[in-house]
Amino acid sequence: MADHSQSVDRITVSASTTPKIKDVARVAGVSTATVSRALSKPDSVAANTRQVVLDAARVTGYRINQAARNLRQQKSGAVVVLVPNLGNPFFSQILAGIESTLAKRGLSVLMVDTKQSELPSEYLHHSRADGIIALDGSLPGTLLAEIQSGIGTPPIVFACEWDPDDMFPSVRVNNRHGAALAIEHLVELGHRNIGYVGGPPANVLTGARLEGVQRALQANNCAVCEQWLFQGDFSLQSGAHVAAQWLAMDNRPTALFCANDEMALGVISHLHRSGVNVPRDLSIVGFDDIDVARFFLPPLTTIRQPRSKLGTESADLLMEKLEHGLISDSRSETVLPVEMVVRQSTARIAN
Amino acid sequence: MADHSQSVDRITVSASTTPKIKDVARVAGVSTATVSRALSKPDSVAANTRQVVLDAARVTGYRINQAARNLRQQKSGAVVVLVPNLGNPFFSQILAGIESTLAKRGLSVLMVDTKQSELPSEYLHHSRADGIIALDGSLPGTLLAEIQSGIGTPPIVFACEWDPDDMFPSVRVNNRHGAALAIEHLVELGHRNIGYVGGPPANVLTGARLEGVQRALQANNCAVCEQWLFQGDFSLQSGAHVAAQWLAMDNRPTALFCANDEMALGVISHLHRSGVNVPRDLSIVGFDDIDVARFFLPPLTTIRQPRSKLGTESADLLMEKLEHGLISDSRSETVLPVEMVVRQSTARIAN
DNA sequence: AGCTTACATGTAATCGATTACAGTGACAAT
DNA sequence: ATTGTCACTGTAATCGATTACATGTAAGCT
Repeated sequence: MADHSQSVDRITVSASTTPKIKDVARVAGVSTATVSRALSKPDSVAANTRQVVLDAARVTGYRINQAARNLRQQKSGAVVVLVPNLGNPFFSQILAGIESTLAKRGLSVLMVDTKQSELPSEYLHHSRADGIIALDGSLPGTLLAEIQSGIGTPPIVFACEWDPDDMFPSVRVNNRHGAALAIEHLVELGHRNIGYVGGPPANVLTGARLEGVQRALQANNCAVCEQWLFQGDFSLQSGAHVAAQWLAMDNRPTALFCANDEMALGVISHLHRSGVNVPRDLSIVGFDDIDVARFFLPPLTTIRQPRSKLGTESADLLMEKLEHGLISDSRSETVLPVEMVVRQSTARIAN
Repeated sequence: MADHSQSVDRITVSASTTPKIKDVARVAGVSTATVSRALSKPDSVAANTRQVVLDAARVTGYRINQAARNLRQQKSGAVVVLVPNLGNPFFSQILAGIESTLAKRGLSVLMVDTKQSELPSEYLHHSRADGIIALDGSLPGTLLAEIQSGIGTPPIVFACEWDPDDMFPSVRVNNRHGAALAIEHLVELGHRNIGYVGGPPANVLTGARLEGVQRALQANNCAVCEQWLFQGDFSLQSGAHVAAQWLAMDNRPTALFCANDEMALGVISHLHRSGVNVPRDLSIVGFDDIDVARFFLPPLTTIRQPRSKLGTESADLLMEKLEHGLISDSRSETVLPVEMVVRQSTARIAN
């Protein structure tokens, strides 16, 4: 009887369907429970059994069915990353940091573009994601409220940006300090008429950096001229647009601090075509230190943000939450240092 | 009896656990089958029943358990995207294109960095991914063999790059043609000593573009000088490194075609610091037309690649495969057009 | 020997949806 | 009145793993 069923099994195993744990069990001559244990908790089975199972898994070409595991274990093995704009290269290093950290722990990365896709609210279920990393500080309030209610919703961690009410754990840099460094650098070079090019007004980074600018200007007894507060959208184009505005002004600032590098490059580029030389005629400081900054002409003076680290740290923070259920207070708002990188887009003020 | 169980139900529903389809069924007073149908095939239930179910789903705050659905339906609702280097901004537009297209169809995007993560072979199972989009032409042969065997493995589509044997469907640009355009442009400007800066030698793009270069040079009776074939790695740094080599040469080419924009910018940047002016002393053509190309100083002459379209088309191609099981021959190798963008990093040869 | 303990393994329940199949009632055709 | 059809809905099997619990067995101890 046993022999007969075995010969039948041989045939079953070689069928064209993908092998299940049952097939492995049959080939190994053990129960499915043992196979499961041998594969996921190797120490809990005898050494020789383990070997037999591993061999059986190999010959059958067994691969686990994630959906079944996920259903049983009530988790998804995935983390959703909410990116404001996937097309924006600024995020790529952060994403790389997140991916590498999560991959090490066997978690996969679900990428969602919050500007393109309508409602990522389907992702707010433990069967979809074990956790969320948001690079977008402008998520719909309803979404955040739902996450906070915390029933069945995965925990969230912000990276780079943060939520308006600042209620969730986050990893970011000291934006005010970075902005202040930029202003102080310009003041040291003799500038007193300093403008600021922000991103979208609603953006938290725009605001935080503006605060830093205003404080530093006041601390140095510089005027804070409303007219010199430009509005961009973090794009190269918007930088060029600001440059055009600057050209059209009567009383121009002698230096500009841009809330990101791309806008800074846009400004320089546009001005150059109009015969205005940076840094001779205008000093420019950026923010981020993207790759191209040090290769630009002139190389860009900027505030360096550790992008890769923002990614790895936020992923680590989320892992802590996932594994320990809680995040230690000391880490729940991680602030990474920025660094002033002086290059050649800033110069001592003329005459 | 029925009354009693109902009052118990009220309590059950308000318990802290996340609501299941069973809870919705109870509240709506129908079976779970009807709830399932009302939610996913609305036409198959009576209008009023549907309404009752929808209301019940709303009040209970029901959200579907994807793992359960995936297990039953034998699919994952996700597509894996294999990126050679997530940190490389070149891919961001392509990724955005992929994401937006897939999101429209309700598919989610699993991002994997093939350089960082060891074995994405766990992803080769229908329970993990319904399909694969590879931006990396250098995947391990074993992996490709497995995908081709096609038992239980999701279908794959290449974008931008392609596999060495070119056996899988792909979306790409006409790289040889693009390279030829670059060379012809330089020849028209009077250049006859033209160099080529490639990426990693094993890369398919490096090879394809080199072919285009060689053919075009021959067609124009230009020497193909071994010494003028530089090797980079697609990074800004490697471009700078090539510039240093160029500076050290005895017989320099008067123009360089770089296999991507970043290397081109690296070359220009490094040369500028050494007092060599582009385009006066050397003409440079790039490839890709990344965002910063037109803002660089000088603005970069380059071959534009429709990056976003590469993403959307490859996603569409995969969807066709997923929905129809096959890909029409006409699409299985989609070639998108490139476009010559003449800016100011190229000039008529001196004297 | 008899008893306890620890370890290895098997049996069967379980996760939460989908869906094949069966059943019901209304209505039209005969 | 009988039968067939159609539109809905319910019952229960199913997807493929994990794991609580039961069982068996050998070693250790008195």
